[in-house]
Amino acid sequence: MTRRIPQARERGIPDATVARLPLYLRALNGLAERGTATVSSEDLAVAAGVNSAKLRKDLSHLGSYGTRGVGYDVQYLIYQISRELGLTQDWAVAIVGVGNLGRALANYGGFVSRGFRVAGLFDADPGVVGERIAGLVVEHADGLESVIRKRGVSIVVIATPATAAQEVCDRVIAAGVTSILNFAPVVLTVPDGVDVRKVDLSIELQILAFHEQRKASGGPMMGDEWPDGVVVVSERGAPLGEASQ
Amino acid sequence: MTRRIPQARERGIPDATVARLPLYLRALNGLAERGTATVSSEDLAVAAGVNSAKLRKDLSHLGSYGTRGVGYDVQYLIYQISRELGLTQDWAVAIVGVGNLGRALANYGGFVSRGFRVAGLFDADPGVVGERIAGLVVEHADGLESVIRKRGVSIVVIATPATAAQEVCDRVIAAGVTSILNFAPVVLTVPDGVDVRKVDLSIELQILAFHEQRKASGGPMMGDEWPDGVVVVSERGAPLGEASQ
DNA sequence: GTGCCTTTGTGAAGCGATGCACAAAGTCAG
DNA sequence: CTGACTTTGTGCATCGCTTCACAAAGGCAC
Repeated sequence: MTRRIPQARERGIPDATVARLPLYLRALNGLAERGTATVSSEDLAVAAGVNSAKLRKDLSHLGSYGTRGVGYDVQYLIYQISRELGLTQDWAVAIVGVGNLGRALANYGGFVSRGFRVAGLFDADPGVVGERIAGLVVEHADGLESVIRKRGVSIVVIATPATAAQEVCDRVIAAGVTSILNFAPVVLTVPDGVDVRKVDLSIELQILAFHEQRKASGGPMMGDEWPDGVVVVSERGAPLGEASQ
Repeated sequence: MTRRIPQARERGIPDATVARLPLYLRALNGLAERGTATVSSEDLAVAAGVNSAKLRKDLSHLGSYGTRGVGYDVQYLIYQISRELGLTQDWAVAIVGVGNLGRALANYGGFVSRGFRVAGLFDADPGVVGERIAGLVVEHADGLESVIRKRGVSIVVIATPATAAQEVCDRVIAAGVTSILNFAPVVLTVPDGVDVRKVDLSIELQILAFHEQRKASGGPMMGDEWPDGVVVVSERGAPLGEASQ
């Protein structure tokens, strides 16, 4: 008989909590740099911009790492959160699509220091293939599958035009990838078990515009009628920086 | 006595709904391009990657724009959502910080076609000031306030290193800006009435790493002990592309 | 005009996240 | 060792969003 050891950190951390852990980690790193040894939930919450009760509840999902009357040991908590997020190991990342955005991503220094390593750059344009960016040579997208397998890539960043995104997505999934960060302005269709996160500048701006309009005028123009001469410009999809070069 | 006319579109659209409207808009534009005249909530929901009941409830917050038994008129719905999001007017956007990311953003073609117009590029580095990017000359950050006022900038994109972000934020708010899109990896402190939206590559990757780890091994290594030789690398904050040049 | 068929708009239940408030647990001074 | 003080961890009420399920509304064929 196998006795089940009831772990403090029972499986199933809420998504909302997971999304905030990187925030806490960043705040903790800032504190560590300034030499702070321990921090209360209240202070850490302020630094991370959240409610202190929420922070404590979030951390309680990882385990009981605080000391009552004192707070949390900064270094220890950094380690525990890093471990929970999987940052104590190395993740090989491939970037597909080397337009303006792909280049910016490839040059992103924050990658390396966080357990993420750019293991490949890919593009379908022969004019770009062979170019050297951030120490890597851009490879042709044909080799995607074999390189993913060979170099153990587990996270793929899609920075292609919208038209190519789904195909790239399908191919990398077929090659075994189950984590995708998508910058192309399309809704990717993926099988169960594959995680897709989306970053979309256009959507963020539109959300801001909505609120800005509310603040400025108390809402959009009243009345539901069509004004004359309305022309709705269609959105041709290319992510950040691919469109206008 | 002023009779209150009960508008179908009563103030207060849920945030979750607002965040999805751009998605619907994109799907509708795709349909319009293919010449589709009307669409059912079911079909549109599939195209946008959401549940059809959710879509109907979202749209019902804008008004009663569907026809039972038929669906929604594509063009009409495009117009209504655009109006609600404030895309029927022109928004002047300033980009502060012209590193790799700032350049990619400036070159982003999707801006113009959606009612967003880049009205200024700013940087504190004299080596960058004067450079011509996407048809605009980079201006020195000293002129931020006056340019914001003069050109009626209402949305500011912060793409500076983390260390400069809060100062830029304070200054543009003082100049009257109330909508900010922040790419710097810091929690910005702003007064009430100011909207900040955050885009953070590093956080997205960390969330993916968390799920990837779960899928791969059933969780982080068991046990809570500190392994020997743990070195936690601190995160020096620079957004996308500023760090490594 | 009548009746069938499709699809919307929404009441209501369900679910997860938030934030308050406090008991439990630990520190520290004397 | 004792007692005052600090701060965590969490039960609980609440809130907002999601999803189901269906009555109401409109189109269309005959």
